[in-house]
Amino acid sequence: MPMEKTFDAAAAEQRLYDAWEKAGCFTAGANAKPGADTFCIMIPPPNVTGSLHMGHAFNNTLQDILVRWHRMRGFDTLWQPGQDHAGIATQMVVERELAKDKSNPTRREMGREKFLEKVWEWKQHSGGTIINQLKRLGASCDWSRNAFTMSGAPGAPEGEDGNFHDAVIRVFVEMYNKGLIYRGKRLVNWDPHFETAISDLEVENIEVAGHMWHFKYPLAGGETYTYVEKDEDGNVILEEERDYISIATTRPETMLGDGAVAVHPSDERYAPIVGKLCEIPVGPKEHRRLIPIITDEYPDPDFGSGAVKITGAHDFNDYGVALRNRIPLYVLMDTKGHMRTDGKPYAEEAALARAIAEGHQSASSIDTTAVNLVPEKYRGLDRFEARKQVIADITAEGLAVMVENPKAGEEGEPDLIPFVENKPIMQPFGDRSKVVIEPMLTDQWFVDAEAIVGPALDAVRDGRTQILPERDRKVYFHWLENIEPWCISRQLWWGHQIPVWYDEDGKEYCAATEEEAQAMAGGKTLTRDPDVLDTWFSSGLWPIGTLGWPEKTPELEKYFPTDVLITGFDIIFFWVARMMMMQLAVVDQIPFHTVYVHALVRDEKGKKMSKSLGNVLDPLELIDEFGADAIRFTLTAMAAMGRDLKLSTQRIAGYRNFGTKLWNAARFAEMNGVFENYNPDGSSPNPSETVNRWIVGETARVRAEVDEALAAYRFNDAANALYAFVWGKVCDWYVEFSKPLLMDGTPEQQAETRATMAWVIDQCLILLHPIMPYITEELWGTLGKREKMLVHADWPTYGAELIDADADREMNWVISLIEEVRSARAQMRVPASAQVPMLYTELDADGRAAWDRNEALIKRLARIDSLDAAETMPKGCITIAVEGGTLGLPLEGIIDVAAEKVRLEKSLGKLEKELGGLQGRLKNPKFVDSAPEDVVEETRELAEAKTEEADKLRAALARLAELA
RNA sequence: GGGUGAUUAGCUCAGUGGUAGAGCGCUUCGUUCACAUCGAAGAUGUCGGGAGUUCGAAUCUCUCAUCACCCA
Repeated sequence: MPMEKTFDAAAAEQRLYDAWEKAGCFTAGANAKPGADTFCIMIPPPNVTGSLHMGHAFNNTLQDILVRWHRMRGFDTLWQPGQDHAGIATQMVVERELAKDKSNPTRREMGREKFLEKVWEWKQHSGGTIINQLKRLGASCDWSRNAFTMSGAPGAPEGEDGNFHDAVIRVFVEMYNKGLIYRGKRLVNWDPHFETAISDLEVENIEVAGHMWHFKYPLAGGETYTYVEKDEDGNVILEEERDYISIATTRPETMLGDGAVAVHPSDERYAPIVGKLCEIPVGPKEHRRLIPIITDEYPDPDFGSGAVKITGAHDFNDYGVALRNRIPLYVLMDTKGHMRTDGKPYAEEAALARAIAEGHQSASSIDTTAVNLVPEKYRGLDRFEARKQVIADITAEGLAVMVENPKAGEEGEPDLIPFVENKPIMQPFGDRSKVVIEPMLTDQWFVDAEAIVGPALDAVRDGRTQILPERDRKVYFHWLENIEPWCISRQLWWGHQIPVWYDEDGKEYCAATEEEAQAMAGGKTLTRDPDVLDTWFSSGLWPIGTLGWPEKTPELEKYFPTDVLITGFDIIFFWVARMMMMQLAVVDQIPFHTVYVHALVRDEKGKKMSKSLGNVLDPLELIDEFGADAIRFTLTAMAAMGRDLKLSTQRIAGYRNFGTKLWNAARFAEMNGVFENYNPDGSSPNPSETVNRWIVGETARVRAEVDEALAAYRFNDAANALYAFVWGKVCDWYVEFSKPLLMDGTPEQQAETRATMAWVIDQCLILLHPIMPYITEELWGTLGKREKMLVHADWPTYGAELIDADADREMNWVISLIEEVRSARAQMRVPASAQVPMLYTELDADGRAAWDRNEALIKRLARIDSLDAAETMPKGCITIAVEGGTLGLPLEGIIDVAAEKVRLEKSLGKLEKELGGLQGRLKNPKFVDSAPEDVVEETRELAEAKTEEADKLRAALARLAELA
């Protein structure tokens, strides 16, 4: 049965993947040679809630290429797959599922234990989506080892057992005991939607249209001072008596929690009032709070009024100022971002705050964060509603800074209006919840990252771990050198619960189990810390955790440290840096020797793909349309290190066509009996026909190129080298060259050519397999009987010894002759179907020999019917100048002499331009003296060849002129 | 504000000091037995601007411009 004209990816992919899996082709160590080195890649675990997007497709294609390449080379290979439990995302998904049915209890109504049961149910039912999608892509992971960052957690159902929970808890306890983990009240990013702390990496700072309000903070006791403003040259431009200090803010609702007003120590404008008290212009008049005017380096004198209100509990910069200057921290909001309703009446709380401000009460003796300074009228309001009311109240009282109304004079317009600047401000948003993040003072657990960062920095500095592209080292260094304490607690339920218990007195007991904690606590009643650990804390242990640590498993022994990590640039901080720190802190070894950081896949216009823009290309849809191989090849060919990919379907179609081209070359071979009686023994052919010798050498070249490219993680170079070889060499030339031999050759020539072509096509399949696994495996199986599937075929090692320089030279001569003839014919409008005679006036021995050996294929491809010697070229002849010869197509009557003249002049013009450059260099003594010898020699040879060719063209032109 | 990168054919991009390239698109021609998801031929470049180093610069240095991303 003849082969189909195209590869039916949709029909074959599933079948082939199943066959690989069924045969255990992907299991750790499959196809390993005895005593082989190991090669291990850890998949960056996708979220359990995730589904395959282009970034995954790209990332996993690159991993699969490396893995398949090493497996075929006989390494003991493991590609370790798994998923991340994704705390917030998963909890969000399950809560949303529950909410779909109104009769369901909410998470809180359900309670922690019940809810977690629901999460596990969801995980078992829907958590495998991305795994199946990765399989469609062709990812050759060892799925039997699929890992999960929550495996083995209490309450995990059957089938979810494993060591990960133990590993996480053990690391926490060890780090706690070493003092590397501590609990403390710190300002953290708080997500009011999910009511949990999040890390600063989970915050997106987005520029939004905002406002800057300007308010007057009256000086206490009606004091006044002379406010003087000067220009750059020191000339006074404004001088007035003031009884207030002007403050600009983008968040007026936080004024209620101000602890001070700060100015820069060098700011002369406010020097007279530093140390005095001023009044916060909001809240019941009888309880106006007084706060001190202090100096600090933080305020920028040139920004706004130069004076900054300090709200230590609700702003990161202010927090620093407050700590430096012992300014009390007043918390204004609850976990939902509403103004607090707890605590004592405002009058009492304000009195306490006033006592602190006036120095009658020590701030350190009480917990100021418990003091609720929200006046009754604002209590319970949403933070944004509170803002509106605060602004209205201050303005009504006349304490807003006023400016001239541009519309003054118009009907109903006042002369002055409050000074409100419209300006873009950077606002923090939760990357999951999309709500405005609130800096909040809360009790959280932290890793003392600074204490463990050293080894992670050293490992990259001294090259034990290499980051590619190299410039991303800087990103890594910059982040680690400025590392902040890592907040690892989350106020969620889905995750590893923190293994710390408290007794009635609040004393902490950190232990792996409740029994151990209980033993430590004696008979006291313990309650466990309700918080869970940041997901990245557990995924930070991914390399050792997936291999079975803390057990000393054979896999851990064998595959750790792993080899390469392939990941997106966006999680260098999230994950790469943390894995480096954690592995070095826990087992004192680097987790991998190479980190390949890749860029983003964008749409064809260069926009980031996003659901809201609607420009998302779904890899699964693309696989349906073009086949997985085409997607993979496209991503690979575009994977220039460190550059974003702009993906267009047109490009994918092009590489789908490339697959078809390969398919049809194989089909040609099959139709010509190339694979009949084909019994490869693993050796390379040693044919005698020049054409065959030539293609064997070209194959050896591309094999070396591919290996070199992959070894250097230059995936695009590997893909492009293969594309150029398979299409440009094998299909365009070799298949055509083979036709006369296969069809009209002697039995020996036929046999040799069949054997060579079978070998060449096999090499194409082998070399392409890591990038295009499906079509190559299908052809491998279709073309011949095989001992092993292609996925386990031996990767070749042959090299330059297969290159025959004479065959190379000869075939390149033949190719250029054919190209010259074709070009001349096309330009002179010789009908493509016309068989024409050819003459030569000179042809050296090499040329003569080349012609003789390749006559049949030259005639066929250039559509020539004879070659004869001539004394001179006849009238009306197209001249073909090649190395070592002048040939011509006598076409009197068919061609136009004038057109031939134009054609020759054009070629000559091009040649002369090139010659000008070459000879200019050669005439320059400095070039000859200082350039490397081989460069000079090369230039000289090139100049000679070009001169020779130009002479031939000139001679031809002269003849044309005589005739005319 | 700090950092990083980009600027090469109409488009998307390779190209680490020695003859400016690929794919797509475009034009013309072509159904001869692998392939029209094809073949043949062709056109298109002040390599962002300027200066410098060098025998020689798309490539190294400086500078300017524009754009992008990351961090504050």
